Amino acid sequence: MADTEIPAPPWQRLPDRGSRRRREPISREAIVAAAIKLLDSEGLAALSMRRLAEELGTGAASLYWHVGSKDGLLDLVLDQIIGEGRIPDPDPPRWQEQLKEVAREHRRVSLLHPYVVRISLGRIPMGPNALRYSERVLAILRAGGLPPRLAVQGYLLLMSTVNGFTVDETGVDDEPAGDHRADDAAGRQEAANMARDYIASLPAGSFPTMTGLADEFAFSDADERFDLLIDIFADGLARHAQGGSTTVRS
Amino acid sequence: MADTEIPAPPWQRLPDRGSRRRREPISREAIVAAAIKLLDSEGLAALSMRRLAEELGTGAASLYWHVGSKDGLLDLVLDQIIGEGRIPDPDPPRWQEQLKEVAREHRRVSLLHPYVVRISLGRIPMGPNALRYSERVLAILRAGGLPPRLAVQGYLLLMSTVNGFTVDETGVDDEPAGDHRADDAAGRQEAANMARDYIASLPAGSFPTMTGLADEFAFSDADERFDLLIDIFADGLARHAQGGSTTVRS
DNA sequence: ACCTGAACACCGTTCAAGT
DNA sequence: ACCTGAACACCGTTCAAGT
Repeated sequence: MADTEIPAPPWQRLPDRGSRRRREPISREAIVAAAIKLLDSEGLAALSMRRLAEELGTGAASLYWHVGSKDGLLDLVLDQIIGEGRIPDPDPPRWQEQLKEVAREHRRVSLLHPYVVRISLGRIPMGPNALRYSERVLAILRAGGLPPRLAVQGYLLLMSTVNGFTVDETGVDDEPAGDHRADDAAGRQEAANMARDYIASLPAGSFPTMTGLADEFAFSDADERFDLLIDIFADGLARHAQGGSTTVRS
Repeated sequence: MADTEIPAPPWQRLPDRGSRRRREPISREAIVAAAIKLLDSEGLAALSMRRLAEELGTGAASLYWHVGSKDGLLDLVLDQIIGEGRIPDPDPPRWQEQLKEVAREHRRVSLLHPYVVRISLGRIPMGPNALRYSERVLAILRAGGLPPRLAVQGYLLLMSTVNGFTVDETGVDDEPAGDHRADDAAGRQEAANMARDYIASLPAGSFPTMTGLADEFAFSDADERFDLLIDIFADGLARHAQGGSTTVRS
């Protein structure tokens, strides 16, 4: 949590100021906490500097002294949420299973804060929590025997792959996280049904494959699809690790 | 190109109007073309309804009659660009290689219009070009022998995986596409070098793995990483297709 | 059937001025 | 060292009114 011993990377969009203790109203920490609270409850579109300031009982201009810009604030928000992820200690023979655990944990946190994937797009997370996170994931891959380059590339690819998945999963709705899983699942199923009906209604002459597969588009179990994804990824990476980049016979 | 025979999906954010032929100033097609031109030359941030209208010699309000909303416009832009992708006819024994070709082509188009990945986030592409695209990709997977569900799931996962990769690749800079590949590559390498130096400077006691891998972070050949990704993905999917979801021995 | 100007309700950020 | 009000230069969208 304490970012005292790690110097900020040179490209961080933050003003660096000395101390920051103060009585109550605002501090960098309080601003980040309020931003996350607002994001969790009202979604990404609700976060504006003006609205956030209002929530804190100040004017928008006051925030700029602490966080530099909205972009700088989002850097801090992202790092804070990355800090929620729990990564196990390396257990070498189980490295593939642990890699899947990392992926599942990443997805879990992303679904808890559905806006976070979109914040992370185009941002290279290099805050203190992100660094600790990377350290622990890379330790698992190295312990599993992956050579240096493959460990780093595999790590980067795992993150982008999981993000690519969750961005679709959280994509359409900009609503807050909420415990209304039922609503969400129902709405998702309804959308899938609409897609199926629409696909089924296409002219079969031009869309023979699609119309034949229409029913499969109604089946949209994200959990199952995610399991498939990390199976594919972990298997593929492990095969690569043993030099087996051979094409599987068909 | 002609979207006449395919009815629009019910959730499309567009006003449906009768004919649209007119002399010159604006039409749906002209608006979309102007939007893509603006996006290509000045990037996603430059596209506003007001700015686009100015480019077309009208006021912003005039655009709304044709495209309904900015969101509707982005739907059209996305479908137009998806239409640029070329998908080969199925060649069953080569399905894995063809799958990789699809991935490479998708990435190629995405890099040609670096903003398009971010437009596609949270959007389920269901325009006429997207449908034709899906039809052709799914035909390849079915011809390769994948069962219906695995074909659909594999297709969806491939798209999200490639998008996850390219969103990182195009992420930080919101600049236009441009032929200044050299600049881009140079800037990218410089950023990678900064990351390496920063990582190398971390306390080795807390970051033993990261500091040891610092040099690998400077190596950021996106092409090589992408090839690794689609190898992993295609291999993993093929193994799954033959029921081989077994964990690779370590 | 199409286009328009003007307005509504917002944005992020800056900056001189305060304490 | 921190906070403020007011301003600058923007947004997407609506709507009554025009032709």
